[in-house]
Amino acid sequence: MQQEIRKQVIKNAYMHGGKADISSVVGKLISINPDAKKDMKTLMGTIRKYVDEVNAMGADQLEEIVNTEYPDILIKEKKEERHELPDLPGVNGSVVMRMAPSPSGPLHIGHSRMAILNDEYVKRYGGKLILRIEDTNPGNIDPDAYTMIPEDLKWLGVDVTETVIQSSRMEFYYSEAKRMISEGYMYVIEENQQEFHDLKLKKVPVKERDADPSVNLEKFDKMISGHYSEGEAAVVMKTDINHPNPSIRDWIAFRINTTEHPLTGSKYSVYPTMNFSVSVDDHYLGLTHVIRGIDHLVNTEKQKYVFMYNNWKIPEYFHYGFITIPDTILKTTIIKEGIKSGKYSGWDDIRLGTLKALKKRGYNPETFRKYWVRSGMNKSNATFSWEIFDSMDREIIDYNTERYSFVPHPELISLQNAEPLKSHALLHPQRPDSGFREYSIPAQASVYFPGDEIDKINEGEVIRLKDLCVAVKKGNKLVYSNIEPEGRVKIIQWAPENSGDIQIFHPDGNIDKGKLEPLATEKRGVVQLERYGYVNLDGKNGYFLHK
RNA sequence: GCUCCGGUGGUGUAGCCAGGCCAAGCAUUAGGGACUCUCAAUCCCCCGACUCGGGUCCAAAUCCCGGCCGGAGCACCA
Repeated sequence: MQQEIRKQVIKNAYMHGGKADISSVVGKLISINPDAKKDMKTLMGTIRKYVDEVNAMGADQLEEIVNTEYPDILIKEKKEERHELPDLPGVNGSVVMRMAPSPSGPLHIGHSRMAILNDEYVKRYGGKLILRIEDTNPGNIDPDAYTMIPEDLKWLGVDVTETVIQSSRMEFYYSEAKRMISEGYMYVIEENQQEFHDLKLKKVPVKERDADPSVNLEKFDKMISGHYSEGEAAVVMKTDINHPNPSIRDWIAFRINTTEHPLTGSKYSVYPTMNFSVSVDDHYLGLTHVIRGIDHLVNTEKQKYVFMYNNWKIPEYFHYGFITIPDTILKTTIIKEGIKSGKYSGWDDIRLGTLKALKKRGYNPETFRKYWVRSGMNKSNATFSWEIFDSMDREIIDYNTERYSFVPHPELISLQNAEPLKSHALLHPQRPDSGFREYSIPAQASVYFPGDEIDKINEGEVIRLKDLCVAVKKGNKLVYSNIEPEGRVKIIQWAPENSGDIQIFHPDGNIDKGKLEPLATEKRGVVQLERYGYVNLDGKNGYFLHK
């Protein structure tokens, strides 16, 4: 133990400018030998003795001791860290989890967090991932969403085990409601929304709250049969009328909405609220764990009353924090209006933050998984980083992405080469055996060159046309040179004279027009256009992915 | 206004429940270098942080008290 103390003091001093610190050394020693805690006085005394001794040494003496007695201090260890989601508590063999969107439109990048976190755990533990479409507000449904949402999930690599559509379960919700009304947990009100809200604020119960259940049952039957109009009656779940949070005091469980439903038409007009249908479904579908955003934190508290009244086992709940996604259009209403007005071409317009748009730009679906696993499920509010996201995407795609040449703002330049030239360029610099591109350039030919780069080259300056030849600037021109330059010179891409036109659309709305080398004309999918960036090619259009 | 959740390098996070192995780890951006016929990829280097004050303790990013800052909910939307 004395030897270990001495070693740690010397190590600490060596790594911190020759001065050891008692606190740091004691911490290290206790981690090595926790029993030493029992006699702190002695330990402190011993350490202080060695610290004083070592701190009085000169740098030479300290280094001498390290080199002769403790050379392993010099070995630097790099710590590695694996990025995984933490284990879930309360797992009993397998899990049942869910993804529960409202069908107002397709998924966007924010939704992908919930989808992937839930999917990751089902993949880890086994069990079920339930896609539950929560379409109990007929006024806010896009019929196309019923197919767009499963498509988006499939693209993300999320494996849905079972799909449930809430509008197909109304009779079941009604029978659950009747049971809970007759058991005294729910009641029917005839006050309007404002009156009910005001009473709650004052902690005053509605007069029907304690009526005989048979009275409330009768009123519920009248609601279902269409006796009331919108706003004239609603079903309420009893909670605690004196709860410190006013929104938790007796919440609405069913309301009347006579809008036609895209799937059920006008068959129903009494719809459950989210807090009722979610509670009932979570129980009967056997949910074990629920992961969702922090905006649902209060809803979790409300829903627990349903579980408590029915003696149902409560799932484990996790809420992740609010995340701001900068420079990204996500709001469904804004997008819909834009599509209608012609501003956006559709849900996959690359200026949007929908998954369809990000897919069109060429993002790899694995990037989403990697980003959200790395972010985890902590409750902090955060800002999404496109920089980190793009870096992850590059890491995933680069090795398999072929290189081609694109010339933005092209100008034809005459090289004045006396002899024909031949270019030879690899499809991938790290994989030379994966192929190459070659072009023959006849004598006295012209090639396309980026117009805005010419002015950046000085008179007499020598450059390389990448994989083709050396050229020198004379006047306003670039002329072929057969003199190999010394040292490094600028390397700039070009394209042959028979290259075709292409437009490259950027997510900020800018469009670059230029020439794409002929061997890329039939290429589809993500490529790297050298010195320009990664682009998803689609005929005469390309969609800019990232640099 | 009421209720709740947070705050760790520019950004995103690990660590916090169970004080010591953290004079804080990892990633990414910025900056520098190597390699290099790409403004790419890869490798190396560098820079930079526990919201503030107090308490407890040999020892606090971690526990306790108070302030400050940020966010969410308060719909008969989800």
